[in-house]
Amino acid sequence: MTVKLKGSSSSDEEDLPLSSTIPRTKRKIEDSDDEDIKSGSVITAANVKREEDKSYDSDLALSKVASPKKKVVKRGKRSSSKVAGRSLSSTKQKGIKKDSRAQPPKKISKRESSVEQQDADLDSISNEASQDADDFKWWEKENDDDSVKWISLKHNGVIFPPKYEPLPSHIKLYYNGRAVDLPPQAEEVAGFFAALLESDHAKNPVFQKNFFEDFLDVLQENGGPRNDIELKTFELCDFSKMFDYFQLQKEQKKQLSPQEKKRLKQEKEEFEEPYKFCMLDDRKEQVGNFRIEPPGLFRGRGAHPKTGKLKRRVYPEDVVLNLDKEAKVPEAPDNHNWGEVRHDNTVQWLAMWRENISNSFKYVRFAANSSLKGMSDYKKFEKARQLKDYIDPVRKDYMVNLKSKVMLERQIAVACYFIDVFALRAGGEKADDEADTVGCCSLRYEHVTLKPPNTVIFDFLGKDSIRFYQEVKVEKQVFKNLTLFKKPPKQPGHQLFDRLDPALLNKHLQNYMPGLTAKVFRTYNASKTMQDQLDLITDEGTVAEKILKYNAANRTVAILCNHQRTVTKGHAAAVQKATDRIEELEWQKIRLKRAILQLDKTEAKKNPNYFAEVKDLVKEQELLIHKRVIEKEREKFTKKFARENEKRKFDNEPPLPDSQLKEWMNKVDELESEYKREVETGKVEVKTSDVDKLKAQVEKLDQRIENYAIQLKDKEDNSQVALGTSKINYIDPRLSVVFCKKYGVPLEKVFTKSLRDKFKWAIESADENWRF
DNA sequence: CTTTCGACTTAGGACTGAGGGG
DNA sequence: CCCCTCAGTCCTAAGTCGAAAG
Repeated sequence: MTVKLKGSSSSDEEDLPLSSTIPRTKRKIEDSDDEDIKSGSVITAANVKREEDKSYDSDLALSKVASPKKKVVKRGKRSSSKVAGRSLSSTKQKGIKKDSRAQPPKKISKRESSVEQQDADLDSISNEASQDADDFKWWEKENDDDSVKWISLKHNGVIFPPKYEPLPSHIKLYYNGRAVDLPPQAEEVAGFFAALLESDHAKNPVFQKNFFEDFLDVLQENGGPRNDIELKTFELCDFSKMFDYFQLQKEQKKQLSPQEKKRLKQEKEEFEEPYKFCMLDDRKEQVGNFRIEPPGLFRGRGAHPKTGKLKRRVYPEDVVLNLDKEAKVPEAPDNHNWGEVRHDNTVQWLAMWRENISNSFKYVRFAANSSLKGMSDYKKFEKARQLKDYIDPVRKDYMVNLKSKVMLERQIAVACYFIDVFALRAGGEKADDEADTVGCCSLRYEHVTLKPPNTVIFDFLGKDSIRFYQEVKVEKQVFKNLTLFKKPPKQPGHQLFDRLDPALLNKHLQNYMPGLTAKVFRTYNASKTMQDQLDLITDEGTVAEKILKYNAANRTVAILCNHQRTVTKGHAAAVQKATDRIEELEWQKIRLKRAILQLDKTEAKKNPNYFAEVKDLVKEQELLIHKRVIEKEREKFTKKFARENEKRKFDNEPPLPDSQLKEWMNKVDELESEYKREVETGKVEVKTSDVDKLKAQVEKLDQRIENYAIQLKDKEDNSQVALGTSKINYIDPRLSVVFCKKYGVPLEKVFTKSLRDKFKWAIESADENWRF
C-alpha cells in the first residue's frame, strides 16, 4: 500500500518526513532540494547559473548527437515552420457572419400560453416541428457568448425503469441449503447479484462485501426474511437458482418468433417516441439518455472501494426537470410528483437526479447530434487549433523553465512537458473512497522510474484504471529534475509534483492563451498527429487500402492517448486459430513443393531458394499439424451430423443413419493413413503430373497466407487499442472529411451514421483545403 | 486562499444486430 | 444459407475544470 501525501489531512502530513521540508508554497530551490548539492557546492545564484550553463551545453551536445534518431520528443512536433503560415485561420473563423446570438425568442414569448396551445407545442415534438433541426446551420452563425444555452426548451420528461416484478414463488435464494422467503425489495437486490453470478464482479471480494451489506440493509428495512432464516454470511448464500432462472428467461426471449420480437420492438419504439425528442428554440432536437438509470449494483472500474454497492431506484421525487417557463410540465408517472421544476437556460440538461453512490448528479442531456453539443464540440476543436499559434512560446518556456530556480516553476515545466509530449491528463486529486488512479499532477514517486542517463519508465493506472506503461527517453534536464523531485526524504506514496495541482497548472497555461487548459493539449496533439499522419498518405491504391492507412493513422493517435481496450475473451484463442490456419497453409504449400520435386528432380537445382522451406519443416511439427487437421475434420463431420439431425427432427424427418457418419469418418481415416504414409515414406501422393499446375497452386497458397498474415497482424495490432475514443473525441472531424473528399473515399467508410450526424457541422463546413 | 459542487467531456465494457465468410 | 463475428450502439463510470462555498 502506498501513502498519500497530498489530499490527506494536515495531521497525517505531520507524520511524514517530507512535510516540513516541502511546504506547498512558492519558494526558491534550496540546497536540500537541489540535486546539485550532492557535489558539495553551496548553491548561490551565481553557482546555479554556472551549473546551468554546463548542463545546458551538455544538453545541447546530447541533442545534436542524438536528435535524428532519438525518441526524446515523439512525433517530430518541433517542426512548426509549416504551421506558421496558416496562423490566420483561427482569426478568420470569427468573422464568418455577423449575427448576434441568432435564436428566435420573439415567437414564443409573444405566444398565448393557453393549455391547448402548449399541448400543441408538445405534440409538435413528435410531429413536424416549426423548424427542422436538419436545416439549422448554427456553424454559419457567429456565437461568442454561450452562457445562455437556449430561449425555449420543451420536452416530455424521462422514462423510468419498470417496476420490480417478483420472481415466481419457486425461484428462491438459498441460505445454507434452505430456501429464503425474501420480501420483494430484498429479492430484487439479491437478483441484481444473481444476474452477475458468472461475471468477474461476483468473484470480487469487495463487490461481494459491499453488495452483502447493502442487501442486508434492505432486508432489514423490509422486515427480514419472512420465514425467519437469519442471513449472516455471504458465503452461505446460493444465488444459482435465481441465476438459472434469468438465463432461462433470456433463452425464452431469444426463442420468440421473429414477428413477436418485431412487435415487441415496435411497441417499445412507440412508447419511447415522445421522450426521444425535445423542442429547443423551436427546433426539434434529439435527447440523449432519456431513460433514468435503473437500480442495480454499482460496477466501479478497477479497484473501486464502493464497487458492488446498491445503486438505488430513482423516483420522480428525486428528479429535477429543466424546461422553459411556458412549457407544459410533463406529468410524473403514477401520481408521483417531480422533485423540482427548474427554468435554467444557462445549462444544457433536461433533467437531473442525485445518485447515491458518490452523491453526485446524473443528467439527462441532448444527443450528440444536437446543435448545442455540436457547438461545444466545434468550439473545443477551434480552441485546440488556436493552440497552434501559441504552442511555440509554451514549449520554449517550459524548456527554459526546466532550469528555473523556483521549485514550483520547475515542476510546472516538467508537468507541461509530460502533458505535451506524453499526452498525460491533468490528474486531479482523488478521495479515499475512489479507485486509486492518477494523472500528471497526481503522479507519485512509485509511478516514475528513472534509468540513467535519461530513460523514464511510467507505470501507473490512469482514468478508468487503464494502465499507462511507457519506457521513454526524455530531455536530459527533465531527467535531472525528476531525480530532484524524487530525492530523499521523498519515498513511495509521496507526490512527485508536490507543489502542483491542476488548478495551478491551468492558471499558468491561461497566461499563454485564454481558455488554455491541460486537456486542450490532448486535443491539439491528437489532431495534429492525425493531420501529420494523413499528410503522409498519397492518393494511390484502392479505397480499401486508403481506409487501412486512415485506420493506421487513427491508431497512432489512439496509442498516443493510451486508448486501450481489454482483449476480448476469445482473443488468444482466435489468434491461435488464425496462427494454426496459417501454419496449415504453409504445410500444404510444402507438400505441393515436395510433389513438384518428386515429379522433376532438376527443379531443386534450378531454384534452390524456392524449395528451401521444404527442409525447414520438422517432422515433429508436421505430425502435430497432421493431428490437428485430422481432428478438425472429425469435428467438422460430427457437428455436421448433429446439426443435420437437429434440423430433420424439427422438420419431422427421419434422422440420418449412423452409417452416414461412419462413412464420413472412414474418409477421414483414409486421409489420416495417407498422411501417415507420407511421413513414413517422405513421398506425397500426387494427383497430377503437371508441374506448372502445382506451381500455380503454390502461388495461390502464398497469396492466401499473405492475406491471413495481414489480417492476423491487424487483429493483433488492434487487439489492445481502441480507435473509437480518439475518433469521437480528439481528432478534428474535419480532418477525416478532407481526407475523404481528397481521396475519393466514401465518408461512411470512416464515419458511422451516428458520427455523420454528430459531425454534420464538420461535413458541411470543411472544404478540400481545410487544415487543422 | 482552499475545498466542494455542478456541469460538462471523455471513457471502456456490455449488448445487439447486420453483414461477411465458410 | 447459416452461423458467428465484430462493428455500432447503448450505458454509465470517471475524468476535467470553472465557480460557488467555506
